[in-house]
Amino acid sequence: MLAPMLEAAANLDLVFHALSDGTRRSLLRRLSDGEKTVGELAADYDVSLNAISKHLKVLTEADLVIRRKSGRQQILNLNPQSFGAVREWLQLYESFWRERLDALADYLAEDSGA
Amino acid sequence: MLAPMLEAAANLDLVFHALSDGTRRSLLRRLSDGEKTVGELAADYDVSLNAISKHLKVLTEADLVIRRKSGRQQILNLNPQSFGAVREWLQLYESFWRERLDALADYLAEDSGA
DNA sequence: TTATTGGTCAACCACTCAGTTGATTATCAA
DNA sequence: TTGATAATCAACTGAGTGGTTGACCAATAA
Repeated sequence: MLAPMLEAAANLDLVFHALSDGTRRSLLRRLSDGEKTVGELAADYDVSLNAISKHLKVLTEADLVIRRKSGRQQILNLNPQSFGAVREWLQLYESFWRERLDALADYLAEDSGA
Repeated sequence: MLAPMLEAAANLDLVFHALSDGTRRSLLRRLSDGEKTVGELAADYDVSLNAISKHLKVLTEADLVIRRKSGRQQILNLNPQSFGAVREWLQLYESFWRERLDALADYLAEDSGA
């Protein structure tokens, strides 16, 4: 059942845009090791904390990242759901993708066999 | 084996950026029905042929689309490989994603059972 | 040859983006 | 209270975006 999440397809704009930046993808990677604060994340980068804060805002608005407050700190976590949205979108092309690669593999196998 | 394609990760910037636009995602969908020329694709949209041509350029530079010439026409096709690159990137998060959703499902099942 | 058509290139516009610096808010510690 | 810290907000800059129109090139058709 693909429909439900895809109806929120306006979000795909936000999600893919969020993922189009290497720094933001890197932030997601670090978060996949466990939750972190803004400051902890920013410490690993050359750019200002402000820049990281803005990247995290983009990730949050794309629902790729969830935040909760703890005192004056923001604690960030990956949100598995939005990754699911990308995964679902990609599945639209999964069959196409697999068929063609299989066909290519077959062709190459045949070719090397002959 | 994830390494090979991910080394070409500079491309992920291009790929995700290409996917961040609804018109471009729509173009990919139409191409998944089979190859088409620039003009055929453009006919389905309100914007100028020039705008579509530029969108197709973005998709081509991200390797999501392949072109071949036939007379004065450009014939466009999906390129299954780049979809594979996205898929591989996503698989970095697949386990995380699945674990968390499973945990959530378990929690909800437990909750409704009690 | 001369038109016509398919498509790209070039220049421009309003808008957005990633980054900066500096001010601001909210929480913790003296 | 006062001061330091975590993080966001505000305003700005240079670069890039999606869109336009008009010129241009290549291939078909007259």
